[in-house]
Amino acid sequence: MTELRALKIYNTLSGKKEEFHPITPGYIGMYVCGPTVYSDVHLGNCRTFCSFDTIYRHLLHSGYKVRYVRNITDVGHLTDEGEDRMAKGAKVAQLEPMEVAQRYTVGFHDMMRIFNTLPPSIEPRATGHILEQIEMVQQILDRGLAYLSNGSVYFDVPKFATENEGVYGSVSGRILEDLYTETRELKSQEEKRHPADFAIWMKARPQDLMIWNSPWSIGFPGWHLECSAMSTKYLGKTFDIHGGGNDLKFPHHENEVAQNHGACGCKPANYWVHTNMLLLNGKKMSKSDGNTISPTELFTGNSEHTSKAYSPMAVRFFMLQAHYRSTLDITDDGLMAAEKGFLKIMETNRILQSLPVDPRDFDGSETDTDRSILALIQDTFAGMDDDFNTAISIACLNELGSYVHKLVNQQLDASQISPWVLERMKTVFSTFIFDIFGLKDESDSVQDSGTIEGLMSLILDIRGQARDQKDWTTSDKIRDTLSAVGITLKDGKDGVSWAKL
RNA sequence: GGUUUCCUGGCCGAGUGGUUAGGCACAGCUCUGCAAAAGCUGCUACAGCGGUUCGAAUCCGUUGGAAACCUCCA
Repeated sequence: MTELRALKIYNTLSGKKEEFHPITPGYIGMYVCGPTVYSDVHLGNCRTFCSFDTIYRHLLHSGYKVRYVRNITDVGHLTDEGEDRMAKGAKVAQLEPMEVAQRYTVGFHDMMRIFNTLPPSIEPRATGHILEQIEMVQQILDRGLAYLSNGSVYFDVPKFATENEGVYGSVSGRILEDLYTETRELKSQEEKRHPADFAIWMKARPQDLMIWNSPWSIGFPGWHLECSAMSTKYLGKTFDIHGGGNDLKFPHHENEVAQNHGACGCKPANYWVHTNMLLLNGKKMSKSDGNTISPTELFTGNSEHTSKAYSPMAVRFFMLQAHYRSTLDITDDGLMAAEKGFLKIMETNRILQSLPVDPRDFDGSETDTDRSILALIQDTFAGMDDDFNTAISIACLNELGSYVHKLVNQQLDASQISPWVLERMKTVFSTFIFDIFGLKDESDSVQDSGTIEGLMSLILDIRGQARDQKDWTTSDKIRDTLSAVGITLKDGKDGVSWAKL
């Protein structure tokens, strides 16, 4: 195993960046709350999962063996009307609940693939773990931290808070006393002893479709329970990292901690990582209030919010330019700038990878330029090691890129960069762009196409002849026409190159 | 109402008690048949007001503005 660098992670529990120490050296268990599959994913969901994908990739690249668990919520999520979301979707579409879940699960996976995220190690479904959840309810009951009320089982928050001082509220910072002031009328309020209590098993009503038998009633598990049960099953009672969007801090994550404590007597995760929201028009993007833009609308340009289409990787790069803990406001200008930045860094990488490396003279001696480059490389890693600061690492790559361009333009003598340093630059560049940031070269499919390569070489040959004869009319016509179909020509010192934008 | 966070140059966005973030845009120059690309240079900011400090955009207080959570949400 490679030597592990020091890694800092911002832990919601402490409100600080902490040095990361896994429970088992070299191994990491990470659980991330996945989507509820009752409609198409929106961009906000994508940002969270792209953020955790980058985190996952960086942990992997740092040499850890990571078990990354991300669930699919396909039951138990209540709407405002107290109706199960799967069942609601089903009634509208005249489909079986599991058919709805299946359809949107497939859609979700497609989108994750488009964003080039790595699949998690395990992707458990809530409906596949009903037994585990019933078992956990029983454990909590056995410890006297839940009570039965009219066939439903409620978690006794005040009792738990009293017996485990400082635990309830450790994620969200919420104080139990504040929860008394809640005035909201809930359907099942009268069944609860305290407003902060929450259902871990719900007795079914006649309209509920997704129901299971249990020792207490025919019903279904509470929403918060699935994550507790599945994280325990696959990662153990206490694991390393628990992640999710920061809108899940309360009540979801707070209650999750309570349930795990209630069932096992210990905390579920050492580090809680929360990603911030994607904003549209300065407001949180949200399905329920309609303030959304779908990934597809973005990719096709078919949206009132954008002036053009943006490729998936341009969007991913846009996200990478901001820190995962900051809100990110999606704007046309921002996307446009990101798109250009993305194309430029990919182009820089292509140039860098094509630079010849002198195979001799790998003696390890350093020039001043070498030292500057090596320091930059170190900063690039340091950025990601400091709470996954993608923005810093990108800035460093851009600075490294400047050396590449100077070299190509012969503003920097090739002898100033030792072969082994150039080799290292190549590795670092592609490692970050492809392996850690999860970007891919979207022009690859075009560049690699033999047909187009052949055509282009013919066209450039003809244009070259025209230029030799100073026939600028023909030369410019070719360039302009190609430009119109999205191919840009560059007349460099060493011949003509082209790129599809 | 309660809890928390944020306010950076034309735009997007990092960051730290004293030193250039980076990208995009813009202007000039170099290169070029002209462009493009690339390089160089310029534009150099930290909401307002107080305080702590030798020194604060960075710490504290306060005013103003925004957001998130408190209810399903990534």
